Amino acid sequence: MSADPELIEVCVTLPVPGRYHYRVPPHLAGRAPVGSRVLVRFGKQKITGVVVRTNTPAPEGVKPIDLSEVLDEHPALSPELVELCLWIADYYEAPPGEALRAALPAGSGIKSKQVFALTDRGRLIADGAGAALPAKQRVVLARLATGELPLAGANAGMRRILEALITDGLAELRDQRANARVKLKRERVARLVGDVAEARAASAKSLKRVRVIDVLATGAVLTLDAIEQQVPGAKTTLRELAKAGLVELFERELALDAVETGADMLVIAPPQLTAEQAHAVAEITGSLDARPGPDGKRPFTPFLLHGVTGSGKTEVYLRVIAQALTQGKTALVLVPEISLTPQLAARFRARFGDLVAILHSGMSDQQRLGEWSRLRRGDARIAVGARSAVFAPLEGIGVIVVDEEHDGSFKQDEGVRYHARDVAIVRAQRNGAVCVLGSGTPSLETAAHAEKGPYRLLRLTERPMARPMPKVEIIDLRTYLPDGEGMLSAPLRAAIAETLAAGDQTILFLNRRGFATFVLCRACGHSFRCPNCSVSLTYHQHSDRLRCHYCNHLERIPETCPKCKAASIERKGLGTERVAAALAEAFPKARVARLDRDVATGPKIEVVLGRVARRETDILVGTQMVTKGHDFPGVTLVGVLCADTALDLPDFRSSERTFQLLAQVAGRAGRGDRLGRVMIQTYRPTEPAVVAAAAHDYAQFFAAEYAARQELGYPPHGRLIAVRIDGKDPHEVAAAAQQLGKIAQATAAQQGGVVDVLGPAPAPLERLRGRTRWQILLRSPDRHALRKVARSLPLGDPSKDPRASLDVDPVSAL
DNA sequence: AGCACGCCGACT
DNA sequence: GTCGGCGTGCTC
Repeated sequence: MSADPELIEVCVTLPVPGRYHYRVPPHLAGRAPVGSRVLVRFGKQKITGVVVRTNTPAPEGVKPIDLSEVLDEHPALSPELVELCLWIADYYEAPPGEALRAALPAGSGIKSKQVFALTDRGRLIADGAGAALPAKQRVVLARLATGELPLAGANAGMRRILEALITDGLAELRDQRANARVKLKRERVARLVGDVAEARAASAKSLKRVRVIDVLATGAVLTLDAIEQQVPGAKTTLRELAKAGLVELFERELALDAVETGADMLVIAPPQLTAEQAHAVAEITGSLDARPGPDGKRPFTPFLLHGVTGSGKTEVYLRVIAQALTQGKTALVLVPEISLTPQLAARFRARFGDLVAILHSGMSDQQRLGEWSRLRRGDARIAVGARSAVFAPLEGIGVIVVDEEHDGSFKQDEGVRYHARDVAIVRAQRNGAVCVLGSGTPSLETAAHAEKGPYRLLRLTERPMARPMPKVEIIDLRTYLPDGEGMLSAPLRAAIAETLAAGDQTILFLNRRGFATFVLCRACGHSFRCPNCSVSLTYHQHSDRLRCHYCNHLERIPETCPKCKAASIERKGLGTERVAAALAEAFPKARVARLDRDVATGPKIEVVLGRVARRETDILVGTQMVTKGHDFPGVTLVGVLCADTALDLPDFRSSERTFQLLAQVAGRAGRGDRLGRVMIQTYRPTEPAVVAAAAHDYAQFFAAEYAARQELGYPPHGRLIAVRIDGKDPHEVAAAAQQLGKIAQATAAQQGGVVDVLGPAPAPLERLRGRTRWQILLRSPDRHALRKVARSLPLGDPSKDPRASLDVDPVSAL
């Protein structure tokens, strides 16, 4: 029998690469299993860490110390999630503690720092100025009397004096909690212990006891408050019953009903499935039932459910999840943040009630923690949420759904740069769960896997109400010159007029990005750009100011051009504001509304859309947000004012984005009983993304784009790791980037030329929020060689300026 | 992240 | 001579 203390491995929630060993002191023995949060002394401070291994020997030369506290009654993370986080840390080149922190519910970290404080004796002496102390010590003592002094806030000279005070027993260094943890409220609950009849018999002489037992007769766990409401005075009675051993009283974390969904008002009967839906459900549930093969493993084949918005993907998810639940399994559903609407939540709640937990970034820490706890306890068995919900604390996962899998918002773009869709696939595989990726416009990577294996493709081609796809016309702006500021070509103008005459509605889409309203000098062409972000400033009519849409910089417009001094500054360009003004002029009787981030934030969006739904608006002009998730039967014309803007973004995915955007827009029209009409204005009418979107032909787009990517070695043919360098000083950033570029070139050469090093080059948005950004793109079909090159780079401290970091599988180059 | 250690400029 | 700047490296 060994008396050696238990040793554990801990990852601290700091950007440090390693794992650290600690001893479990005897009084905590067995209370720090894998996944527990622990408070450990790390250098001079105490910080939260997560136990990732138990009973591991410490490496040579390491002297483990005792951990300070165990923070969880039950481990915060399951061993499965711990392993998943370690995989993420490895794959995305992130510190393990950071990956683990991403999986922990918000606000759960604890930190402490060391502070100098007065001892009791010190306070006495400080109060009565009596003691014969050296002047300096007296000053410092007086300072401490006003409050604690952080260790970090004391300079060397000060410290020497403080040390003298400590030696004299007047001051001490003590730990101070730096932040409070979000805690769940607890509630007192009761449950019947044995058989109802027995309990009732044993309490027959007290009417009150019997009534209380009747309330608990279903075996449910009820709060004392709830029982008290039904039986006044029940709390005392319950205590007696507990003493008699008939009732169990305990505390549990308060289950917060986090999201008001209005589910009660919206009871949806499961609709009849179309043949395609039924086939998809059968295929997927068949895979759910699959038994492990002879090697003990189950075949893992993700499904691509390819169907446009409105083709009934959600119903397929619901059926598959229902099936998983009957097998005692749980389910995880990831959706883009923007799709996580109350309507979607309501749809799940209507089908599965309280078994659904919603995880949304718009919720308070309390609410999220409440939903998180319901999942961990098993009270909720379906997690629906955005990106970070991929870490939902579910046991026994049967299905993982990623809806709109192509959506860029699944990629975390700071900190641990994980891609929730890819993590979801890994999590599904590790749990033997079925993985369903849904999209109407799949990412090229996913489509390639479906086309060439190993994914299985399931198509939903019919629109549920058998509505035909709208007719799409491409308008060549080289032929039909638009009027200057309104961007309305003659055909579009005519179409709007016809639509108005028919009493129908129009939506006009303007890709704001890269085509904002701007102010320029007619004489010399000088345009105004943001001093911080190097993007054109946007003109705001109502305030007559220029604003940067990245950093919010605001400036006045000068009378004369700062470059040529001519008094010929002209307000010109394209914004929803300008288009709306042009429309008002062209169609004075039409009711025109705008929808973009300037006019509408949060609830105001719903107000604007509500008016459209009630047909109080004839023409809606808007940015991105008009393209998603709304269904207006009165809208029969959708116009894209300039398709080229998305194409011109300097990014290898710009074609894919353009297609997705246009396809989505094209799906907006004709969702009512009439045939819709879509007009796409463009200067490049032969661009494959535009042509294919107009033809509603994903296959055509895929073929063209797949070939184009192949030629250049971009995903899915090659893999990418971006090295991002940013800092305040443009020269230093450029120099650091060049330096890293050289090293990357050298290691790439050692790898035998399988890794391409692109750049270093300034990022397309070279200045953003006052920082200069450069990047190097590493590209290779050989994942291991790629990693090797990336790992060879001395990135240094993330807190340094300039700093450099890796982005594995980058989604955007902007 | 902190904090210590360590090596170069302006001050009691 | 010392105080104090922040560059580099470590924390079980």
